[in-house]
Amino acid sequence: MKRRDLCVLSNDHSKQSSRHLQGVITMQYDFINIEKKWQKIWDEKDIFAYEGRESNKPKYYMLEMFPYPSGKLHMGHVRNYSIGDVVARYKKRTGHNVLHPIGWDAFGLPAENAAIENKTAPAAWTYANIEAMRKRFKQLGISYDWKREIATCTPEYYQWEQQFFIEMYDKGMVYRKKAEVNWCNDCNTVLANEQVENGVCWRHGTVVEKRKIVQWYFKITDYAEELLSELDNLTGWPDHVKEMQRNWIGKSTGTYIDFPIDGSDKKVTVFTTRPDTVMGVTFASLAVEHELTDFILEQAENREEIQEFIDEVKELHANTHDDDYEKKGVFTGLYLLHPLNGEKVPLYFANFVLADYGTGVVMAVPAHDQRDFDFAQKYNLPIKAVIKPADKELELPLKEAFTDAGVMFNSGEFDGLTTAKGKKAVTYSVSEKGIGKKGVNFRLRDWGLSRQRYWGTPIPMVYCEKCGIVPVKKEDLPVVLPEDISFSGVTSPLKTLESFYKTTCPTCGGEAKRETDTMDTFVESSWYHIKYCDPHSTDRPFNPDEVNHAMPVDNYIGGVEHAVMHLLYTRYFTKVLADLGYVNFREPVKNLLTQGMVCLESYKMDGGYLYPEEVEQKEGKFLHKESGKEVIVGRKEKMSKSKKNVVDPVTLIEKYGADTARLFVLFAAPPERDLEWSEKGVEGSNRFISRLWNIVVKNSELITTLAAVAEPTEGKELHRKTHETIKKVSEDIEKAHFNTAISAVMELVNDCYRFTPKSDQEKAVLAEALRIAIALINPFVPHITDELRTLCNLDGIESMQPFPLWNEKALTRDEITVVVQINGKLRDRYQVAPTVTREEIESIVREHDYTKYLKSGEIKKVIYVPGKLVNIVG
RNA sequence: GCGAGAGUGGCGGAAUUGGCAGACGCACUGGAUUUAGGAUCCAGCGGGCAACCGUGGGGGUUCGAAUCCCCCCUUUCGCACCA
Repeated sequence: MKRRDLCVLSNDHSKQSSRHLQGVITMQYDFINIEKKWQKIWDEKDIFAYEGRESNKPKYYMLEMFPYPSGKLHMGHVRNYSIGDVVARYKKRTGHNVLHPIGWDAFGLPAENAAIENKTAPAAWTYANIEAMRKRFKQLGISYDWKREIATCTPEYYQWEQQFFIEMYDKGMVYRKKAEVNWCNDCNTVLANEQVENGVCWRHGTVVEKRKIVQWYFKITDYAEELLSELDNLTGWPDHVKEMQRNWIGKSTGTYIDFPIDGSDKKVTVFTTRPDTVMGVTFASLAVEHELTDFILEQAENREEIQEFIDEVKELHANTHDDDYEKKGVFTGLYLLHPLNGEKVPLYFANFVLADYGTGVVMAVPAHDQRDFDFAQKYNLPIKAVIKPADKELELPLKEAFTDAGVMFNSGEFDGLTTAKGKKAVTYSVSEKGIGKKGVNFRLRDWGLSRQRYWGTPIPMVYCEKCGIVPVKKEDLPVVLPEDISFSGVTSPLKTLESFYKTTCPTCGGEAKRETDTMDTFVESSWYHIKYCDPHSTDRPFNPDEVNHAMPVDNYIGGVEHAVMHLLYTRYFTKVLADLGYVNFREPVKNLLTQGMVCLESYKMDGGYLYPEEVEQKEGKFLHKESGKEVIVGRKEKMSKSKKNVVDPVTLIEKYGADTARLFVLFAAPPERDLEWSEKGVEGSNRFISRLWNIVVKNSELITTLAAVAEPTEGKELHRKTHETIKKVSEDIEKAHFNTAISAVMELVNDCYRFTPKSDQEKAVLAEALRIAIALINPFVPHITDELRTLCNLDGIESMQPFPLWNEKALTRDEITVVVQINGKLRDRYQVAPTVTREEIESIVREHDYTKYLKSGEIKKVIYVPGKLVNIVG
């Protein structure tokens, strides 16, 4: 049993084993001190400082999603920030003015929970965590411009958010309403729609309750159209993220049609995406929350039955998150009049009609909508077919709804029109009559941002008995969140802290009460990347010139879990800031990379999870060490505490060094794919670093003294390989193919090992190859490469050197290999001059006897792909 | 159900304007060195004795397909009564 998982090791073990590693593999490679040394130098020389808009270099804004300061670094962080760092360092070395900032998404629930547990103040807890995490980030050697660090929980940050809120309020972009909301009992607060996944809280997995609460809303729906259409221009975003946003926004185009209520001067309006089915309407369905409900109850004969049904549906909506419940309804007692044929259409309450989508009333066409079909069957309502397939008749009676497009029939003047034409014709017809119009509906809802919590940005509003709801005056901002508190209760202390909520009205000066809800933390993360561009302005949110210069973010890296929530909010907020006149761009992120999760298999026994150290492998079986029972090896899943399959990066860094950790997470998988953790793989990465170290140390004299020969006559292959590698690595980093960039450098180093220089020129070629290898791998493993450069007595710091450029001439070959295929199968190869012509190749082909491979015994045709391949057909 | 990805050696993964399948790494095997090896260096490593066969399965286009087209299977993710 040789397997030694990192996570198996306690601290003691890990120290032991690094001693072991230093003593044996890495006698000369003392990563602990080397990494500390260079981190200190980078810090002191401030070499990763962004130069601002005055710089004449092209700007490059490299951003990784900022972390929540939990205090603990996890493997996902290592991956996320290592990816960003390679690009940032590469761009710096290719002559860019790189903005690569970091900060803390510092408001949020965990701080409150910790505070309740430990009876401390959330602020103190948060700042201590930030300290701890900053140390870890520095330990990873990420090239941040630390002077731009921000924490969203400081008034210096959130005051501007309060200012934006007030300006949005003044422009009618924020409003307050009482509505059914998603309530998480673990969060003890409301969640936005985006934060509910399949009926459960995105963070806790607890079932979300429905509650009716007064909340503040951002009118994100005003931007629905732009948020949707602009996706087409985001060519640097992965398609699946754009698709998820499209689905979330959920635009549907259709028609509004008025249906008068029989025997009343009232009417209801329906929204339909299938106006071509309008003549098939046999009833209509109403949401129980509809405004017409009171009117119906007033005059209904079966009032009790209706009330019972309404209660039942409300109960259902509040407590069921399974969408598969039976379609039920009750007759309202009202009839609508069909606007085109005058027929009486019974109006039903139905449990599946959503109050907040469309108009809350649906025209029911049972023949062409499955839900309506089910409903009609249950309540014996007529089913009238009006659309048939283009090429055949419908089989009647229908066994299920025919929902495809087709041709209209049974529809009077519209008969014979296709679905596409019929939609237009019906819409035209109702708008002519003034009883309908074309319209659009979105699935996207307004962003409910109130949180009934303490640790967040106070919403800067005041309630005055005389003047109503009044925004805080801008000159009175910030509304400071009192930090020096500790609490044990569940409710927000703001609600009981008189010194906070008691205030005077900004308008009349009389007694008034502050809003005690705070903002959703997604508000902070919607504009932090903008604040980074000018983090220290105190008289305004930021200098727009700096922001307009640095933005948009050229490359944004983070988890795909934010594809809808954060990335939609931040796009929205950017548009708002543009409309408030703060910035001159409307999309915040040019290129987006969503990185995969870090996964590891888990071990399960008797329904519980086991830590890897509790498991051993014998004869291909996994056994519980203590009991000897067989263990179930789980699927490779995202590392999580609950599955006990977490590897602690700090242990990893202490055992192998930051360079190894970085190299491994970049090498083991392409960034967008899930990464499978492998202790053996880590060792492999560590081995490469040692190999690089050893060969450079061995040849350090040559590297110091021998300048590269531009066009060597000896050692040409290694020279060519060197320049091919520069090209490959440069192109791969640009394409975010970090794993193949690393493998290219590994190849070069392998070639160096195999190369024994026999002349001065060959020595110079080897020296060049090694210098280049150091330079190319530096963005991945910056500490060891900075050390190696110094060790070779070369001037300057490797991390600051211009990235190598390849020499096109060095890539040319004296001889090329042309592959010979016969009927598509590889049979031979020719070594020929690169200038070889088709005629020359054909004559070489005819010099050979390939008859045994030829089906017909003779060459019928020769296909030549210049410089690559010749295929003989015959 | 709808939508978007993915499927390649024992494993992670290369190769995508169609042109040498399996780069690089892990594991494994052999050799060198060593008191020793869980270190290091060198070499081998898809299957098959071979002809040949091989990129989830089946068809197709093509001189040529992992790559393009059609059907199917498996799998991951997102959405899911949105009228």
